[in-house]
Order: sequence, then C-alpha cells, then structure tokens
Amino acid sequence: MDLKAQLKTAVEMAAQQLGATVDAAIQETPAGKAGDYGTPAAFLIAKTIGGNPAQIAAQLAQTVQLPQGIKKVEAAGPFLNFFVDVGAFVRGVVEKPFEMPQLSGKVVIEHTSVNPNKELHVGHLRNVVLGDSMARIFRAAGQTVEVQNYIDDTGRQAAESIFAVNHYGLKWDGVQKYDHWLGEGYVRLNADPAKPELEPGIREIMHRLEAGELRSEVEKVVHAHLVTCFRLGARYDLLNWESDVVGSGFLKRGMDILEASNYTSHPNEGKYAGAFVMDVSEFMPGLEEPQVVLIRTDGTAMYAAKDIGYQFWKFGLFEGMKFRPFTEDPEGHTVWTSAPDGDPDLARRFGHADEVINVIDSRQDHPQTVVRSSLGVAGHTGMKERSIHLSYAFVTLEGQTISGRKGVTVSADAAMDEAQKRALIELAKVNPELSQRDDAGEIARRIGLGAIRFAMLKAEPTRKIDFRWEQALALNGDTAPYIQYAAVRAANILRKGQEAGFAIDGTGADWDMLPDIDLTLAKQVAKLPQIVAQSVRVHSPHVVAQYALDLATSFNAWYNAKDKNGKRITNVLESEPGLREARFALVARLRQAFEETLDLIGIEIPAAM
RNA sequence: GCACUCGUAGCUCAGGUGGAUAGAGCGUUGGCCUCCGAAGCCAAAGGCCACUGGUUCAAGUCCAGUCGAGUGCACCA
Repeated sequence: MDLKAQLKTAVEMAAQQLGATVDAAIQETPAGKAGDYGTPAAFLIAKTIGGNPAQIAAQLAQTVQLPQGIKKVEAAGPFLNFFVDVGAFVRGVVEKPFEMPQLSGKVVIEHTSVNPNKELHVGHLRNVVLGDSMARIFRAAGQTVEVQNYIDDTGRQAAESIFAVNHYGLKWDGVQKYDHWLGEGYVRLNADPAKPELEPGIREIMHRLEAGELRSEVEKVVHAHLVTCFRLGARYDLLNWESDVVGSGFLKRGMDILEASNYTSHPNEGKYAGAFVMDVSEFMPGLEEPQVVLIRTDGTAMYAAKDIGYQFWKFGLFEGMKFRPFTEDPEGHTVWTSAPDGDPDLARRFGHADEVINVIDSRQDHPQTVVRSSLGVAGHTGMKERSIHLSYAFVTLEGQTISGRKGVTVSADAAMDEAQKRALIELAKVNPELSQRDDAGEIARRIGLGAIRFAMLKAEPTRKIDFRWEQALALNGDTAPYIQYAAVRAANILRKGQEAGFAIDGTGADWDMLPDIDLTLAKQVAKLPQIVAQSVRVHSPHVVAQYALDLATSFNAWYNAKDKNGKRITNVLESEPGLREARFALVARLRQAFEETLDLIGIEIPAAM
C-alpha cells in the first residue's frame, strides 16, 4: 500500500475515535506550505460532530497514528499536515518497483480506420496516436488489449479511387507510395466536371467491392497505410473488413437480438410504417425524434445497423468471422485480418471484450451514442456502460478544414519527413559533432516523431487542434524534445558516474543525507502509478503527457538548483560520499520513470541530443 | 429550433473524487555556462477562471440560467 493510502487510513481511524466516519482526502501541500501531504478532513469531522475545524485538526495531530516513513504531523489551522522522512521516502521510491494498477479483463481498442482510398493526412495522426497511446496505457495497467483497425472496403470512397484508376488508365510506377498515387486518381475524379455522368461506373465498382472481387486492390492501400502507421509507432492485432462484417451475417444477428427488445418495433402506420425502428429515448434523453430507423421500408439496412452488429461482435454476443495472418509489424508480430478464406476463430481469440473503446472524431458523437444505446436496448446495460467512444475534436490545417479533394491537406508521411528533417537541422545547430555521428538520423527520427506524437496528445481530446508547422514540430517548450533532453541528461549523469567508478544502484548510499530538494524530485517520480490509473479512468493519454512534462520540469529545476552564491547544490558527481550514491540511485530511478512514461505515449528516447 | 462539446494570461493549453497564495509553454523584459551539455535554469510583467444566480465552512471545479464559439441533427455513408 502506498504512503497516501496509509495516511488516508490513519486519518480515518483517528476520525473514528472522535466519533466521525469520513472519507479523508490526502493531497500534496501547496508549494510554500509546511509539510508534504495534508488533509482537510477536519472540516468534514466538524460537520458531523460539530466543533471548530482548527481545534479538531489539533486533536487529530495528537491522536493520529503515523505510518512508517512519516516523521511528524502538525495542524496548520484546519488542515492537518504530514512531514515525510526524507531518507526513508526517497529510498522507498528508489527500491520499490512501481505499483501499477492491476486491472483485469480485455479491452478492444479500435483506431485508425482510415478509408482505403488515399494516403493518411495530418488529421488522421491524432486518431492513430490517441488510440495507440491508449493501448499502451491500458496494457501497462494490466489489461489484455486488442487493437483493431476497421477497413471500410465497401464504401464509396474506395470505389471512386479504384474507378479513377480504370477510367483514366493510371499506371503505378512502383516507386511512389501506393496510397499517395491512388489518392491522386481520387482527387482528379472529384475535380472532373464529367463526374456525374460517371456515376454508373462508380456504382459498378461498389457492387464488385461488396462481392469481394477487388480485395487485392484494396489490400495494396492497406499495406501502404500500415507503413505510415508503423512508422508512427502504432501497432495492430487485427484488421476487420467491412465486407467480412457484412458477409459474416453480423447485421442480421444484431437485428435478431434487437427484435426481442421492447424498445424496438415494426410500426404499421405513421411515417415509419414498414420499417424496423429502435426507441432510444430512455438512453438518449432530450431527443426531438427518439426513433432510430435500423431497417428501411425497402428492407435495406441503415449504416447504424451494421455498426451495431459489429459492436455486438466486439463484446462477444456472437461470432462467425474468419481470420488469417495479414502481415508482420516491425517487431515481427503477426497482424491478423478478417478474410472469407480464413479460419474460424475456434479459440475465441478475437473480440469477446469486457470493454470497447472506439477512437472516432467528435462529429460521430451522435451515431456512436446510438450504437452504445443499442446495447442498452438489447438489455446489456453493463456492456453499454463499458462501450466507450473516445471522441476527439477534428484537426484543421492552418485554420482550414482538411480536404484532400480541395487540396487543403498535408499527408502524414510528409509531416513525419518534415519533422525528422527539422530535428536533424536543429541537431546540427546545437550539437554539431553529434550530427556527424552515424546514428544522427536515428536520433533525429526519435525527436521528430516524438514531437509530432506529443503535439497530438498533450491537450485533452476535446480540444481542437489547428495543425501549424511551427507549433506541431516545435522543439522547445512544452514538447517531446524538452522531455527527451531531460531523459538524456539523466543518462549522461549516470554514465559519468559509472565511468568514475561509482555505484548507481544505491550501494553505499546514506539516505539521511538527502535534503528536501531531492525529496521534491522523488515525490514527482513516485506519482507515476496514480497517473496511469487516472489516465485509464478518464480514457485519455493527455494525463500521461502532462505528467511527462512535469517530470522533466522537476528534474531540470533540481538539476539547476543553486544556493545564494550561485553555486550548484545538486551536482551528483561532486556530492559527498553517501549523498552521492543516494543521488545516483535517485537519478537512475528517474531515468527509468522517463522510459516508462514516454513508452506509455509511444515516444522513444534518443541516445544523445 | 433541439442535442453534444467548449469558454482559464496577448496566443496555445494544464488545473484526479469541491479545499490552503490559480500553473506551464510561446511571445515580451532582465539575469545565469572555468560546463555532471544552455534543446536548459532563474526572475519580472501579464488573470473580476465568459456573465448572473444558487448549493457549501470552502467553487476554476457542482447545479440552473444567460451570452459567445464549434460540431451534429436523412428510411445518407
């Protein structure tokens, strides 16, 4: 049990002795206030048993049993403040492994899901980075994670691109990235004044797509997309193709489940006569029109109906798709795909989620809520609660709506190229010798991609992002390079220590020599597990990104700390024996915290900067 | 019109279940490298936390309303 939990218990027991049962909040004392952790519990106690909060706090200070590692308690007005034993606390942080949340169960995370008809643009980056980071964070919190990528291979967009290739007689030169080449045909078709007359041809392609005849054409685009996503650091377990979802009968099986519900009906009169509709008013209050059409009068399905069947499948309400390996990711792990010629999932390996997270932009809020509500309509309220739409605001480009057709777009590949290029230029500027090293390109890659990923997830998902080069690829300030630099600096200290023959694992440390300033740093390091827990709770990686910044800021402040005469006071190498070893051990732990934290958001630390 | 999201420094954003003087970055001004690397640090300036009312010992945080911005509201996908 961590220190804060122990303090909470201690305070609540002391309150019990005074005759009050309270939920005591333990928080860090504000900077400049006495103590390390405090609680306003006296307010609550005063409320239940009467009396003056300040007096009650004073009483608590007398009676509370101090857990190990706390050396002093005192009342500060109505607040009760605890002082930790610096040496014991830092030693605990250094020696004990992080107590990460131990969640169980399986979460299916769907992200990317880009139309297979043109290259990814910078707006897609946000989706991929959000989903991939969530997957990493949930995995760290102990859950089984399955990342799925939905391939809409029967949609109009895919059809238009393939039609354009045939219609204009376009030939791929084998050099240009395939998805970029295909996208050019799409743009050309949509700029073609004759497009309305080409409609029959496009429809024919759509029918052939639905029949699965053009699968290999679409697979080529998907492979090209994966190149982009792999480069960004994203990894997938399974690609689900819309044609397979449809072909597996998920639509009918979903509708069969909904048929049994009291919330669905086949009206005989009114404007919905002849259709199959679902009343979602219980789950989506305040709607003007609570009836959602699932099956039209002519018997064809609405898109939402397909989505519902697919969501039901993710939760394991039925099975039936077939699977086979599709490709390997850079680490050699197999990425699977649904496929008509695949094998049945006898091991129930895919789907069967306890929680489903769909990373989809906020313009889909309404339809996603309908899908979620359908689980309630089907009577699966638990699944409805654990059906999460990770909704994020769409990305604009220099203030304009991204549109490939209008040419207002920057491809994800170009953005990554530019980011790495800028990183290399900056490297040559600040560290010329380093930029001549063989691994300069790898260093620039980690910095450039880190900068992009961080820019995409440092703010809450509800924030709109306007992609601007200077902002997204900035290398100073609230950025990945700032954090990476701190992590590299920590490694440099450790390297120097080892070169000088000192122990960096705590051997020979005299923990009691540590001053308060080192405690501040150690407290920041110790927060990581709570950060992971919070990130999981709110379903957002921005919590982790912000923490990474805090960690870097704390370390830099500690590193640069000076006394009144301007002399550095935390130089590890020059610290007295005993203190020196304690500090090396703390820096080693900090470095590890950097690695774990950045890994949670898919950012790699360069060997040097 | 209805629903959802948002309104915190000039700009871009943080501010777990309400708690002790509201924090960063960019930009502005002024300092700090005879170095465990300055992609860094310190300091200054900059805030009726959109507005009004309510709940509470305590509200940036919760509730209601107002104003403003964005998004979505087809038997489309």
